Amino acid sequence: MANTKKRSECPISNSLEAWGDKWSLLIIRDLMFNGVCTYGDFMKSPEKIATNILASRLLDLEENGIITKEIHPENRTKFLYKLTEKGVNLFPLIVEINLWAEKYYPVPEERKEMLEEIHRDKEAFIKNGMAKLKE
Amino acid sequence: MANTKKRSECPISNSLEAWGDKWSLLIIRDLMFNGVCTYGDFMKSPEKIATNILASRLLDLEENGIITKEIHPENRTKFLYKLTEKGVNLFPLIVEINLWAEKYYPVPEERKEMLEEIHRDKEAFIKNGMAKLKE
DNA sequence: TAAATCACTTGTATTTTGCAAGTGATTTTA
DNA sequence: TAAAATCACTTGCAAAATACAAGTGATTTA
Repeated sequence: MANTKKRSECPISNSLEAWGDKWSLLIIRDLMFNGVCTYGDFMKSPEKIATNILASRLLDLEENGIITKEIHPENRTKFLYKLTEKGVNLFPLIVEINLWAEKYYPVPEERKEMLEEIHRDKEAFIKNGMAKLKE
Repeated sequence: MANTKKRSECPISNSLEAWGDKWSLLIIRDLMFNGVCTYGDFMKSPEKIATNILASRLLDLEENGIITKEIHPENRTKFLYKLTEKGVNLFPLIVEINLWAEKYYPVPEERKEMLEEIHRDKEAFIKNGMAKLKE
């Protein structure tokens, strides 16, 4: 994925080359909404990503400037993955996915409050959410 | 892709099962912005999708209720693919992809006007764009 | 009636994914 | 201080998905 050359000049196509596969977007979701930021935590997500795929996707996302990897301040055997600004800028997109999904799939209990908040004031939710991630 | 079972209850994961692969989103892009609606037209897109993959993705999207297939009114050898309401509702999402991409990739000449329009009044652009597609 | 158009399908090689079992660096436990 | 545990991966292999090239069969135009 990381070494695929541009298929076209289309902005959508180029974006999809960077993060447009299932696993990448689930990793981004975990970083954005679930406070997940270590390899072991990603592995615990319910979708059960394979270890080699996770390693490969983390590397791709890092090479594409969407996440960074640094040593965990509390445990030198762990690494801390974080969204870059480029990654955080995907926030509005992920919000739209949630809004679309709300129409066609049951909303799990733990996401209901978030969706209510979005409906109350989408702009504010996005602004605050992104600000928090950029801290 | 069509026959994959739910990996989890997550709205994002479920959405990605329906349209979250590169080719599906490029097909949706063509239907939304490029006035492309026949098999032969999809084949002409610059990303060069393979014929069997195109056939398989069109079927998946149809099974997922995102597009419909009908006989072309002017030529009975052709079929006309259209976005359903469910498909049209992906419009805001695709707009966000364009906005993100604008930050990180060069914008092709033919997309510049659209982006200007979005920046002038995003809500209006989305509302009008969706209304046109639902006609 | 023959050639062209259109939307696919089929066959096969290549690539990617998924699964299970390591590995090696640190870190805690005995 | 040696042994076990934790953590982030890598490796090997089978299965699935993709890419490419070459059909096929139903209309439709010449």
